[in-house]
Amino acid sequence: MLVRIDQKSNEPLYLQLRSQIIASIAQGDLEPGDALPSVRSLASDLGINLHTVNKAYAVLRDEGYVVMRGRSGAYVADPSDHGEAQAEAGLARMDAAIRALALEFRAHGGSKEDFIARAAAQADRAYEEER
Amino acid sequence: MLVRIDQKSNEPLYLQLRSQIIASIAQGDLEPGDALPSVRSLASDLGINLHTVNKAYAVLRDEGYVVMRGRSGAYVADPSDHGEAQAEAGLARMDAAIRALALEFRAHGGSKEDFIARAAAQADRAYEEER
DNA sequence: GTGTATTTGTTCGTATGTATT
DNA sequence: TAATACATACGAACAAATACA
Repeated sequence: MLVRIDQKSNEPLYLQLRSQIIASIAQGDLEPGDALPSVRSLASDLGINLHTVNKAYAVLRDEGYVVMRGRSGAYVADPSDHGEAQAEAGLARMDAAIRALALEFRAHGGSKEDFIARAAAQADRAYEEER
Repeated sequence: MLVRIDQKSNEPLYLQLRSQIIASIAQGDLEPGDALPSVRSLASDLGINLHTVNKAYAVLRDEGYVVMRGRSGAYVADPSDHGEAQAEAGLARMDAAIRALALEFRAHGGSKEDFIARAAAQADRAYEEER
């Protein structure tokens, strides 16, 4: 699993880790059923504390991306297993985030068409297979 | 200026305030040159501490949305006055945020077309005049 | 089977920074 | 400025599980 974190970023480490794992799932680098590394091994690889990895796993579990099987470890969840309420909450959260970004873009003087084009361009990048 | 904040949200108050002021600028409720309320009056209106409002204003100043004129108060900046480097940094930040959202959407099993449609729908809402 | 060593996630405590009053 | 509450990140120790001679 390809993960790199920036110690001197303002974004919390566990959220960086969360985003990277979600990206790995999105791009097919991690598939449903795959086992995630143990918190200790991943923490060691990244040079961070095991609690930070554990917290990232916990939020991914809360969001339905992974399932924890006790000491057996964490596994990538099947998208069809994402709870209904969970999925809706996630979509609502994403909608709000996109709308906030669009408002920022407009406040900067950008046009609606430019924003949509920009979003489409980033979607293209997000939906590439590998890099 | 129409601003409402949610005391029991997990999002920090000063960031909520920042988003709402950006939204007001985006929707034309606040225009370049307009004076923002004093930190004291706005804090009083919202029932929060003046330091919290002051922090929101400071962030908006750092991002180029408003200019502070000492004791005269805070004023909405002209978009054309946004520094070049500042504007580019903002766009880069927004691109990264949109790409991260697209990756989340993909990890949930959503298609690229659906994501773009969703982004366009939120852009429509962000570019409405008033509500 | 038994005993030991290793690996695992969890619990508790601590230090530091941030948000808010 | 000072005080508070909370969030973030780390370290040490624990108990269940696994591996293996």
